[in-house]
Order: sequence, then structure tokens, then C-alpha cells
Amino acid sequence: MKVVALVDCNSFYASCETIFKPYLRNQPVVVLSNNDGCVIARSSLAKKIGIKMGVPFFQIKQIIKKHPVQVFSSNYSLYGNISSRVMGVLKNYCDQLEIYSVDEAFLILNKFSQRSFYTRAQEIQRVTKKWLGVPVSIGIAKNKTLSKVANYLAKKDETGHQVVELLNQKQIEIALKVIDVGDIWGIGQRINIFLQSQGIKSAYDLYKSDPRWIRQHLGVVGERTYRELHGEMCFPIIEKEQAKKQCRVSRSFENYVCDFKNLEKRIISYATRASEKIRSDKLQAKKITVFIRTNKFNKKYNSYSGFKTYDFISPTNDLFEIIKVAVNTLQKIYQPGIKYKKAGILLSDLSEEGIYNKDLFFNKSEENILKKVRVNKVFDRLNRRYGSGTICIAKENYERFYITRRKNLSPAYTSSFNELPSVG
DNA sequence: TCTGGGGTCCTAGGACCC
DNA sequence: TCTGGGGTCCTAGGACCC
Repeated sequence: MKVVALVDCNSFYASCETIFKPYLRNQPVVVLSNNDGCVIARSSLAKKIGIKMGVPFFQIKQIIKKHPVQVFSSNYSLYGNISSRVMGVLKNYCDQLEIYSVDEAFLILNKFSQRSFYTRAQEIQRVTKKWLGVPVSIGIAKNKTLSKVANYLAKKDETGHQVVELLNQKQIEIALKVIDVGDIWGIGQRINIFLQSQGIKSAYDLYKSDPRWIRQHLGVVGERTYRELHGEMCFPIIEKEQAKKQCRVSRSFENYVCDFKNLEKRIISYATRASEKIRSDKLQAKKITVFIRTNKFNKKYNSYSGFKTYDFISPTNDLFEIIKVAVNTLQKIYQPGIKYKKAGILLSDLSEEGIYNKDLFFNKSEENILKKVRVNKVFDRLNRRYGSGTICIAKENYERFYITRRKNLSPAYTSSFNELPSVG
């Protein structure tokens, strides 16, 4: 039997914002999504005064008037940097580490240590807090699903240790009785509604269900969750980072956009960003999808969602080819007279770069391909060195449309020399 | 007035082949 | 006029996650 610990950073983005501003520790802090659209992280004080996850920013303006809430635009380079420091610490405390998301990791703990799992978890907590200023909660159990359950309980224990261990049957059953079925990892909104309608309310109800019924109604995915609740390990720990299968860049607009030229600029910008991303991962794409859509929340206007996928003749990560195809595809789905609110591109069927099909229709020599690769390399190097957007495609008009409204952005304390914090 | 972005996996059904 | 059955591959859409 393996022992899995789930380490989850508390209110991660909000915690990152307070690291360099200790005076914020006793104030509610929220972090907003792109475009300062909705709340995507809240400190525990912000939760206490009733700010809910995912609510649009404009809906909490009343609360902000009454309380001294500190509001931040999201600063992903800061969070990414802090995240890798946290993961670096965690590595020292386990046999295997799976970085599950920016603020979460699964650890396989060594069973033959002299010290208890609980003691070691507490040490992890102490160290991440002291070295990095990041508080974490830890759940310990026999597999990922149960460690998620344990972690869920640990998070609730705000005044206590925020470490919960669920290793024996009795502990597990008690825990499942106090958790809603919808709070289990893998049970989303739709399945929750279905289960509720069947009288399955708590995690324990699901645990006690007939496995054949589960298989029939929830498929293999549900079956795996069920088995994990019973202590089996169905989701392995994946240490090595897997190659990405798709890469998406999309944005909502600050205002409505109708005209083609404006959409075109944005699509070129997203295509540029997406191709940069796959080149930096040394990948190439076989397919590209372009999509544009109206505001899904606004019922006053007709809704429209246009998307089209195109297959490259040969997989590519070449900036110019991707942009050309993206613009052509946009022309096919664009309809005039519509108020667009969001657009994006998706590069999919990604594979390792460097394998080309022979092009049947155009005589692309090896020489030509190499020339393109070199041009892309120069493009990437310049933008890395002198900042994104230093060099771009003329039609993009020197604007990077994927950078949106960020009124309350904090400095890049840890990733830019110009913005290092000063002590004075 | 203002409502994020980027991923994964599974499945049903169509296309195609023998 | 009669019009099989079974396998594989691909894709769109649905569900989930953070």
C-alpha cells in the first residue's frame, strides 16, 4: 500500500500577493481573473465577509465599499514563480512528486521513515510557511481521491493544524458521512444533480451504493472514483510531465467587437502567442481551430458561436503559416453585424517538432524549412530578451491583445530585476 | 455597464473497410 | 427485389479539473 499526501496551498494567488506585503495579512484579499472579470482567489478573511468564488467583480462592489478589501489583478508570472519554489521544497519530502496544478501536488510518502506521516506533514507546512510565506493544507490517505477528501477536511480546520490523515476504515467512513457527494473529486455539477435526484446526498451514500449501478450510470470514470473511495488506487501518480496535447489561447474582450479588421488583429495576436508556446515546448500542431462568439450572458442580442478546424498539410509550429491559416479560417466563420465578445485559437494534435510530411503540391525544399525555423528562432529570442511584443506581425499593429485589463496588477517581484522589492 | 482561461479524458455515432 | 455483420478509426461533444 502506498501513502499519498495531497499538499494544497491555501488561497494560493491571494497568499502570493501577501508575501511581499505583510501588512495585508489581516485584511481580506481577492484576486481577479483576466480583464478583472471575476474573483478567482480569496484569502480566508475575504471568504468570511461573504465573497464567493467565481462571482463577477461588479457584484461585490457593495461589499468592498463596506470592508477594506485589497483587490489584485492576476499576476501569473508571480504565481508561477512562487509555485515552482513550493514544488522545489516538496521534492525533499517524498519518494515521488506529481505537480498536479499551480498550487497542488500529490506526494508518495516513504512508509519506512522513523517519523509518522502526520509529523512529516507538519514539517512540510512549517517549512513552506517559513521559507516562502505560503500556508498549505495537507491530506494523507491511500490514494488521490481519499487524499482529496482528507485535504478538504484539513482546509476547513482553519484554527487547527490543517493536516488530516485518513488511513483506517473507520476514519474514512466518518469523514465520508460529513462530506457532500458533490464535493468529491471527480463529481462535478451535472453528476451531482443526477445523484441528488437518486437520493445520493453524502459521499457516504455513494460509497454505500451498488458498484454495478455506479458502472451503469456513471461509466468507467465514476467507477474509478467509487473504487478509490473504497481504498483501491485507480489514478496513478504521474511524476514526469506529460507532453501537451493541445494549446489554447483565448480572451474575452473588454468591449464588444464587430468589425473584421479588429477581430483579425486579435486572432493574429492569439495565434502568435499559441505558436510561441508550442515552439517553446518543442511541439508542432496538426490542427488549428479558430472560434469567435457572442456574450453568453447577454440574452438581449442573438447568440452566435462560430468555429472551424483546419488540418495543416504537414504539422507545423511556424508563426507565419499558423497566422495565415488562422486568418483564412476566421474569414470563413466571420459574420458581419454581430457583437463579438470572445475569440480564440486552439492548436491540437500536438507532436514532437521536426517531423515533416513531404508536401505534394508545393515544392518545399529542406532549405526552405530550415530558413523558416531560423526566422522563428530569431523572433522568439527577441521577444524573450526584450519583452513580449518587441517584434510582431505588422497586421497585429504592435498591440498584444492577449494582455487585457489589469488595473490592480502587483509588481513581478520575483521574475523581473526591475521590480525587485526593496527594503528601506 | 461590467461575468476567465486552459487543460484532460471518455463516449456515442459516423465513416470506412472487408 | 432482396440490402450483413463486425471491426477500426476519427471526431464532436460532454463531463470533469484547477
